[in-house]
Amino acid sequence: MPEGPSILILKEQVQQFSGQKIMEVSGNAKIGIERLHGQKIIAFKTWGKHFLICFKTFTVKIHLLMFGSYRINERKDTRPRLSMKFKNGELNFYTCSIQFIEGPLDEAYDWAADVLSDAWDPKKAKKKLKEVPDMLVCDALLTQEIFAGVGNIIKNEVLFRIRVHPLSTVGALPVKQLNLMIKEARNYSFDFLEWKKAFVLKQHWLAHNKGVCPRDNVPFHRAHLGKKHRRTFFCELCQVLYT
DNA sequence: CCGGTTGTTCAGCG
DNA sequence: GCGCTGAACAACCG
Repeated sequence: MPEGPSILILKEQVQQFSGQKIMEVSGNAKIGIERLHGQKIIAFKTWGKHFLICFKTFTVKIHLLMFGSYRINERKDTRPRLSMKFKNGELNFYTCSIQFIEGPLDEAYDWAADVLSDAWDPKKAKKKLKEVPDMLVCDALLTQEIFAGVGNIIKNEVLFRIRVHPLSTVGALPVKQLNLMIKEARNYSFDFLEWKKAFVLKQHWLAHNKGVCPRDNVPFHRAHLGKKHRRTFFCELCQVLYT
């Protein structure tokens, strides 16, 4: 489910509950969700992969991690972690991380780091990247403080698009490639969003889960790279290594 | 049916 | 007490 664009889709799908009062709350979350009973939802927001349910004085932060899921006006067979019932329907979350954030959200989040946000600030991303010159680009793209919302698929596709080898270091990237990486992190995220909405995301993958480079027609290398050890697909011919 | 994974947290170590 | 690393967790797909 869960790279940033998928969470944005979730936000769009639940708008029917914005402004609604929670009539019933249940679930196996261990953090006192009874607190939500009778509360009115002020707004739904997202920050990268975080799904945020905003109330007057606090916020519920939901992270779907790898295996989380949700249902709108439907139920799965398993127990929900959080279930909220409204006059006009219900919203159920399964196997996810749920936390409270107290106080103003603006104090908790750097909105400029969210690649899908109107507040996204490429200059700020560049500044943060300059501070970690030794970091591998395959790790940098997955760093949520810099590229909130980017996940493993987006990482692989961005690096392929800009022809940069995943083991390149941030500090060794020529300015042109550095700027491209920042630009494509956002660009591809919006492509991901549109393709996902149209149920055609997978057929647009050029590198992720692919066997052969479409540019050079040679087998992709695949390895678990970087400190994050995430599966990486790359072409040794067209993706340039900068170190 | 088993292996792999669109992600994060935290215990344990040096 | 820090920063880093690997294990643990989870459920669905192919």
